[in-house]
Amino acid sequence: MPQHDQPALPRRGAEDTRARIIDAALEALRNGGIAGISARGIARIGGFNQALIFYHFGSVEGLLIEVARSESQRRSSLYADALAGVDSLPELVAVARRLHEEEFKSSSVAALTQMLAGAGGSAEMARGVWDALEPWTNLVRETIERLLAGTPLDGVLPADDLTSAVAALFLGIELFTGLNPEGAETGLFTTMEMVATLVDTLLRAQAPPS
Amino acid sequence: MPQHDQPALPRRGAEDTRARIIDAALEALRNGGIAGISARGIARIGGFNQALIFYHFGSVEGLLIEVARSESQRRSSLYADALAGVDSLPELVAVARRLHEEEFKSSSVAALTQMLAGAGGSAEMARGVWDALEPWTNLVRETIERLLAGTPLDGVLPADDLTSAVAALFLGIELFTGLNPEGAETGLFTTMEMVATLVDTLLRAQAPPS
DNA sequence: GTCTATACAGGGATAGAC
DNA sequence: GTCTATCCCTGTATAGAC
Repeated sequence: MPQHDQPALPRRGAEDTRARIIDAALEALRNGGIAGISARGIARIGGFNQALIFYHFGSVEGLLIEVARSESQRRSSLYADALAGVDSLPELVAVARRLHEEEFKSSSVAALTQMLAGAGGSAEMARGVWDALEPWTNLVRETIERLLAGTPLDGVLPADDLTSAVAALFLGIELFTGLNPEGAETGLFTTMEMVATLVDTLLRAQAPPS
Repeated sequence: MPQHDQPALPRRGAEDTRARIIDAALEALRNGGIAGISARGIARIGGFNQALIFYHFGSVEGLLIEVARSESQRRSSLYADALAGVDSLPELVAVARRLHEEEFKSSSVAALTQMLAGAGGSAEMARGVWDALEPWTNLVRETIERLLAGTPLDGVLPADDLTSAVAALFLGIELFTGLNPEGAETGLFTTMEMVATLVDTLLRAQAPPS
């Protein structure tokens, strides 16, 4: 019965191919940005046939939405552990710095900003990227709610808006540092840590634990 | 001597045409984003011939860099007046809100973020957009330096990094609100105003004017 | 300085063989 | 599920008339 799979060899199932295509699209996004994206270019990078993209995802745009979803899941599980232990504002900034450095090295947030920019041209893609982003923003919101919980600001400052602000800042930094390769983004986080510590100290001084 | 210009009729000099092309490119950026940009599309919008783009700007990319430069100048003079009177953190946020609303209505920051994203795919464009952004970031830096001047934080917090953070936040907000049309960005600024007021109060309480 | 015409390349998408 | 071949459209860029 030779119809059994051969686990020793790299089997190429459908799911496997989908994953390869998504990886290649991500790489294409990193290299040439959303403006230069194309089915043929992605296929070239991944070493597979161009028609596969349409078979598996319907269109290039459909593929990109899948990329957004996949990346969001990966990012969520990566951030979930890191953010779980965060219990103060300075800690949040420190974690943000570490995540930024990791993700910057892998250009993965750069790919995300490219998709956000691409969403500007297509309503369907805007919805797709927005949905894909949800698990990640939820994670940020939970963390912020936890930080607020112990302070007199709880109930005063809406966690939703703070979440938007933090997410926007994080993405904006990526947009900026992507523009200027020699940009000293390390200084930025150092300064933000100082600000966070300052605010933290002032808040605690103002409202000691009752 | 009929070689004189006729000021009554809408004269179409070279500068005038350049301006029309730049306007059309901006509109194209707003409508379809950087991913959908093309010489033909821009020409369609502006109602002129496609070849003019290459005659005046050499390439579509060259045109976009000019667009960035032109927009930066416009934005600088717009912001210069608004920021001149800013003397406190809450005021800064209030001005930011007003500018955001104005620019959001005209989708002009959206066009900028599109170009920032486009810069990810081209080193030349990255440099062009970066240079074009300078007058604007300088303006933000001056304002921040002015705000720091009266406080004990002067010399402690680097104005450069705070400038980057403010600029990144502003652009990131645009990237986000562009994604979610019904997004309540008004709440975001209200919350940021509360935070600004809070920080402002704490700082003044901590270090009264000597 | 602006237009028409055109070359040429590249991309999206599908049909049909395997 | 993957490949080859192909259609047709769109885009960049230039030549040359006006």
